[in-house]
Amino acid sequence: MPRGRKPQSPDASRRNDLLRAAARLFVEKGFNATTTRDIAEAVGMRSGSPFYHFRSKQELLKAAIIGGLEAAYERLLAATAEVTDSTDAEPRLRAMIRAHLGNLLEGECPTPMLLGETRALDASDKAEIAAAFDRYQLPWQSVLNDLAASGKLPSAAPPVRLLLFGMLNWAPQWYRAEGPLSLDELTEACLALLLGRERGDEIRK
Amino acid sequence: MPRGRKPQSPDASRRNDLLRAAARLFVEKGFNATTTRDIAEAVGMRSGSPFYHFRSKQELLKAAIIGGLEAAYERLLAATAEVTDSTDAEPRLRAMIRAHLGNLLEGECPTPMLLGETRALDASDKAEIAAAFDRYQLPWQSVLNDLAASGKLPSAAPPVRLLLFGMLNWAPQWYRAEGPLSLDELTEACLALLLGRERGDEIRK
DNA sequence: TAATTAACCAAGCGCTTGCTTGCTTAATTA
DNA sequence: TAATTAAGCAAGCAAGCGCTTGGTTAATTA
Repeated sequence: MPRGRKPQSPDASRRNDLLRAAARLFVEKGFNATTTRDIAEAVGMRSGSPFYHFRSKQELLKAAIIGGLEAAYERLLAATAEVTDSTDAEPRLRAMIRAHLGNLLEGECPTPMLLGETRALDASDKAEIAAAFDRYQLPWQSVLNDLAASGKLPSAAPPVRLLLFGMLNWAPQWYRAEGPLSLDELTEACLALLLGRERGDEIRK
Repeated sequence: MPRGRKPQSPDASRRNDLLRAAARLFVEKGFNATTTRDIAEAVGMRSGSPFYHFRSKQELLKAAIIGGLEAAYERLLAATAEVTDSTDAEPRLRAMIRAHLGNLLEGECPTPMLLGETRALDASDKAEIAAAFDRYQLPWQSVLNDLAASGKLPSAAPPVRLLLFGMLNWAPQWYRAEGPLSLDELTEACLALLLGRERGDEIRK
């Protein structure tokens, strides 16, 4: 257990350790039910040491949410970049849904689940997080617009995007990885519901 | 402020006062962020008095959730009972969605928002609540089955119901009563998304 | 009228919480 | 080699927490 400085300031790895552990615990037990001692213990520190890296527990939450949203955003862009057919918006939406569900349910990045915990933060922090989340929503509105323009979606009004996010973000409440439904199948179920297409057998589980 | 017994045991009104106040505060600030002193003060009691009516804070949460689910269930049934056309499942679904959104967003009964707080309860309490919630879901699965049978819905597999609940239960995260969207319009937007129908102008907000 | 009881209040106990303070150690720099 | 600094530890403080205990009061019952 080296105690001095190892990296002069390369990646601030212990700080990131704290962020990852805090995000995991916050998702698992909620913000208020997670103690700073829990977080410290999760990375092998003593109870007061996290406050060397973060001024307060709230700052830890804020940093975890914003960092997580940025990571999720980049995964989203990476997933759409792999879609070759840019003339059709449907495969792009499929890739985005799949990436989002992956972030939520299998990745290390279930940050949208923490959006409800912003209650614990003050107004300015909330605003900062809302801005980051707005940015995350832009590509979604864009793909919905394309789908509506090509007639595959009856409407791309804002409630559609918000209802879609509801479908997806509520999934952690009920989805179990051990269950009969794979994430690919769930993705297809969402698409079928949105685009009103028949997709019978594969989601009859 | 009478201190003795007033009603011999008619409705246990102070107990209900506590339940209502607790439910409201739990929804507002979350279970852990709500102190038993908050609840006591909300009904004009001193800090220790709620424990005359409830053995623990957890018991308060459990009773609030189960009571709320039962109230929501009866409102759901009452709303469907008013639908005269029983040959078509679509108006029934519309009434259910409207009633559910009313419970969530305008009523005194936003209990589904508390389902996430069951983390704070032990396994047996969780199971009891899950049973009450299962019962709430039965009419939904039934109406979805009818819609699928009449060809209005491509599939009524379980994920469809869960995705629908996600759409609805996520709404408290973003819906504002002061906003441009009425609950009736939101209901139509949900229906349009589910049934894939064109419903252009009215939800373009 | 006397005994009982439902429904509280006043006070506080033991514990946990977020956070602070002062010190220590190992790596870096001069 | 000497000074500096990043990164932590050990200890603990003040506030707040859920909950208990013993008494009090007004309505009910016998």
